[in-house]
Amino acid sequence: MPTTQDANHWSNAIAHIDADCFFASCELVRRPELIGSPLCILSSQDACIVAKTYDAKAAGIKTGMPVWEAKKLMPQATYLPADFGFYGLLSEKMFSILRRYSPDMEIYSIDEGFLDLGGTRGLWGKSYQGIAHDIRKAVHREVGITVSVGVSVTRILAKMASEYHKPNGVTIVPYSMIMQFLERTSLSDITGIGRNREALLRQSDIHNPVDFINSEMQIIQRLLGKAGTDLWLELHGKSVMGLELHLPLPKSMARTASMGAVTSDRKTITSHLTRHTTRLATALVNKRLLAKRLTVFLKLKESCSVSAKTDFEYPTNNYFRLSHAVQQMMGDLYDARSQYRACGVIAEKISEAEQSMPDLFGHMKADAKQADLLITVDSINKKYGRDTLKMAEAFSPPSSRSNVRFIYPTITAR
DNA sequence: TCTGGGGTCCTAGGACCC
DNA sequence: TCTGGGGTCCTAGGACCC
Repeated sequence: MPTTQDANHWSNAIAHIDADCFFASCELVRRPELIGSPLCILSSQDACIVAKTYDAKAAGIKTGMPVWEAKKLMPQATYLPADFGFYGLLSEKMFSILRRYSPDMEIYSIDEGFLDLGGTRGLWGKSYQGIAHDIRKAVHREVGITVSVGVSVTRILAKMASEYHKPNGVTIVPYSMIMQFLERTSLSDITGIGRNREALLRQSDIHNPVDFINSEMQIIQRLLGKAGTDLWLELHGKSVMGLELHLPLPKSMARTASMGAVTSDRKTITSHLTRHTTRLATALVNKRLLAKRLTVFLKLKESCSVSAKTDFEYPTNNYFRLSHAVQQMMGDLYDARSQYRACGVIAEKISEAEQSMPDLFGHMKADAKQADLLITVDSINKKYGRDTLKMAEAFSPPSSRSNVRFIYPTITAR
């Protein structure tokens, strides 16, 4: 595959670093005895597969697949619940290594990131190929997991390149090799082309990335809008999707889950919502964020949903304020004749707590006090196990050890 | 066999204004 | 009564990603 170092278009290079089956690899770091046998990581309610090793993948297990189906395919595999706290620690370690290779880094997700290598090659006195291998080796040595690295002139090409030699591979696509590279890829390899867009393109006789870039940009614009023209430019080697170098404020934060079985019971639904509201408030407090809007949604059996929203007078992360709004909205939405399968709460219009003006009536002070309460509860739960302390009405997931509850506005202990 | 829980961005269309 | 043109803001929903 293209690995030649050439060309002077090469002054702006973007690297994409992607950990190989990250969650599974993390587990293998602390359970080396499992190395060599297939491993699947389960979602929070042990409902579906969120990650798997390559041998499990080869057996046909896919991310998102229900657990029972995976077990049918591979009864001998090991199935472990996800431990996102642990994965987060290894993730931080990985990014601290990546940052050595460029100050301009974007953390794209827990297991992948971009580096702007423009200008750093001179610094390192190495080819991009050499730098990519250095990164790969350093992460392996210091974190114990393998990553794949792609380097090219745009973000999309770098990401496609890292995917090309997986696992533990390096792929360099200089400007002059873009066409040869794209000839070896398919439409679905393009980040941003999902099932629907692929079908739409095929209807217009665009069947692969080469067809895609050889089409008129106006045609792509008509079919896919701005998303399409951005991809078209990026695949032509023209960088239009820059790196996000500082963490932006989240636009929204959600806590949602299916309820296991379909239910019409108001109390059951309320208990789930209470749990989500607690988790959401805790997340907001921990990240020192406030929300001005709160949305509640109930998903019906027939995969449609109803929702309601509340705008607060001022941004808040006060659990009791949030909870009160949730209760009201629940009252508006709930219909005893309907059957519900999932629910959730979403915080929107998010701002930073530090930057909000303390208001004349001391609301902020009151909010700060209850924030301390949530932080305390959260740290106790981290130390002694999930749901050691929880709101009295809150739903307990099956795996929860909680048997002590607290009544608003107090808290229960185990 | 609809099976998880997060997120983001874009677009069309309605409401409203001059 | 319908006739013009221009603009903004907001929202719901689609599409995609990890």
